[in-house]
Amino acid sequence: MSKPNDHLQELIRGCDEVVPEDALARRLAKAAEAGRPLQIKAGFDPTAPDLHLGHTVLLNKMRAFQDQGHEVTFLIGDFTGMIGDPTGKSETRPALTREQVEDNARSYEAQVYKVLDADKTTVRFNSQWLGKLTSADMIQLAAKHTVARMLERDDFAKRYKSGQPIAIHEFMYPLTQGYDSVALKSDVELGGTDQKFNLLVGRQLQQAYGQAPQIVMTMPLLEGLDGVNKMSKSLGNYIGITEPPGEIFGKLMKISDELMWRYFELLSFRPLAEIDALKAAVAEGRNPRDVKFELGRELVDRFHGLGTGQAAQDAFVAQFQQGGLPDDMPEVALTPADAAGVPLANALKDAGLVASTSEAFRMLKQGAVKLDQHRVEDKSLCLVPGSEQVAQVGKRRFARISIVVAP
RNA sequence: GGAGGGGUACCCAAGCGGUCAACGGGAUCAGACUGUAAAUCUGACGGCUCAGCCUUCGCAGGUUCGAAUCCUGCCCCCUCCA
Repeated sequence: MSKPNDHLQELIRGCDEVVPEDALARRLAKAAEAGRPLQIKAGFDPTAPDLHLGHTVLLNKMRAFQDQGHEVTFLIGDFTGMIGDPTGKSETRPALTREQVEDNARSYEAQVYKVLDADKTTVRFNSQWLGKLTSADMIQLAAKHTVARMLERDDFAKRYKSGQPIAIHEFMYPLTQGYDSVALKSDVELGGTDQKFNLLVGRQLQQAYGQAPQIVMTMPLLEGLDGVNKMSKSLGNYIGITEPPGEIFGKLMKISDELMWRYFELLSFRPLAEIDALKAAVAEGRNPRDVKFELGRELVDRFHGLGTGQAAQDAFVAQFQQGGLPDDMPEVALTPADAAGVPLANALKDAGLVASTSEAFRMLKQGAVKLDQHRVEDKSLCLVPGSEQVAQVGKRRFARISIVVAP
């Protein structure tokens, strides 16, 4: 377990690529010999962060290095952020003010220390050194790289070939990001696979500035809950790290078995050997659901504190396996338009259980609606004034609806 | 600047004067089966005061008893030539 080789295995676990492939072992050995930790760097966008599990893949890797005693720099790319980076195809990003950058940095810290060890993390801003470069410095920096090499980057190559414009300053982004590595004297830079080119530029610049080139480690983009597309907010296939325990646990229960192992590899802190043991157990007949429970507990604990995972699991079992009601649900008080009360379809809509009364009628027709745990199919039903009941649509949508007595 | 192709519901994509709230597939939702897995089966998938009514097929007009389908103008996208 504590053999150097295991340490190395944990560090390259889940990585998409390590460049150069064999350098990490050598660099680790050398550092250990010299009694110094490695400098690990990962850069982040200065825009407002709202992190989901996909983002934590990278953070987990940073954490793995911290756990082995290395020094991690959480670098916020505020320099480019304050200029406004137009790289993303066509939409120009608005420039951020100093104040916004600082707000966002605080927001980052509130979230990332769920994963990172706060005591072992250094947060830095690249404006600190990039802002001090003179025009002459910048030109010198630019002199260290060639246009031909820039055009190796996929999106540059494509745009150049198809006659799409490439602004000169777009070349400055890889250069400045690479210069960050020089400024930090980083041994390892971590990033998503989409960052590979930029990370490699860092290697070249470090060499140009007389430093040993950093090792580049790219992490895959985590698949979302659908198991196909990358996890992203806009696709709605994500689990946000600030979501309530029940949500995180419940969403994890819905993923496929196949995806579960991927999540174990990239999201769990369990040693690989333990995960292999779980796989073996499932192969011999252990219910994969119970293994999924373990994943759920671990992740809920991580984002909500020790013990919350078990509580989430208990609630889940009570609600879905024993058919109970969730502990807390939205409470809605509705005011009827007349003495008859509120028509059920309208009540469901007003309680937010369905998007429209049309949907409510559909759900009723399909037998998806329950009042106080009893299926209701009578669409002309009215909830009478003074009544209170638990309404349910499908398996997951609940609300306690009370009808106000007209004055 | 010239020639052509196209804009249909969340996405892809049929339809080309009535039987179209609009074929089909995907996504999604619900029901059954389960482990809230996968696979499978069934159904739904514009709105509403829901056995009826109202508003949709890029936008605005027009022709017609009747248009997503025909005509006019406008906007946007793509391909080829210069």
